[in-house]
Amino acid sequence: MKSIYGQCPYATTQRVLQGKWAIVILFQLSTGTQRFNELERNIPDITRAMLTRQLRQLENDKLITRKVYAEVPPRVEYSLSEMGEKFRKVLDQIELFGFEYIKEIEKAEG
Amino acid sequence: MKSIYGQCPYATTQRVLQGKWAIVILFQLSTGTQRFNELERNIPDITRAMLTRQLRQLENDKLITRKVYAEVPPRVEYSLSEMGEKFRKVLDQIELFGFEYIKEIEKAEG
DNA sequence: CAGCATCCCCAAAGATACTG
DNA sequence: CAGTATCTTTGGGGATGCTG
Repeated sequence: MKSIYGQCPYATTQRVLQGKWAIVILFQLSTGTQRFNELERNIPDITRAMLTRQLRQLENDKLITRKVYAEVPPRVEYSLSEMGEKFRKVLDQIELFGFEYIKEIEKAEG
Repeated sequence: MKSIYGQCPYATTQRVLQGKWAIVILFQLSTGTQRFNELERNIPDITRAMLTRQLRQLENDKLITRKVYAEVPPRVEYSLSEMGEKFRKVLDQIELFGFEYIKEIEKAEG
């Protein structure tokens, strides 16, 4: 069966970046492995339910890896998958662009 | 008044990339100025209404420029703004990532 | 040619409460 | 600690028809 993702790299990337927090989460994990609560603390304004859903989505899209440790209390670690690692260069450019954008917009808005 | 965009370059970029076609449209315009109908033809599956809305959104976010010529029949040209030009490097990395992603996913899916 | 106006619908996101 | 479950709300996006 043929892939559902199409052959356009732009449409494909747009699809996996859906969701209000995808890029932010990928950035967080690009700084290193994090546990659920760490992510929750590091991403202000995200709710627990949203964080869970977004993590599941990124996991399904093969961008992140979820590792569960059989301990009490439970420990679950999230990190970039091999595919997620390939996204680092995009993140780098997004960061540069984002800062430029913020600078210009704030200048324009006074 | 303070900017509504926050100071996180990742959240900011995520916001301006909202919408199903933002990245694709930015790519199209990165190849050169295009008229409305050209964009419509070059982006299969997008509806006229959606194209209009997405173009307005990108214009409001200062990523593209809309130029209207006082002619009959009407001519409207869209192109990357100065800010949109700064997005080219992101697009380049998105393209590389997208191709990698498609290649890997298709391999995995058989 | 290049739109806009409208209606409608559903998926995404928010809020809240509960749990192995 | 790391989630689920459920309900509600929002608004993005599809479809259609009209127009300067």
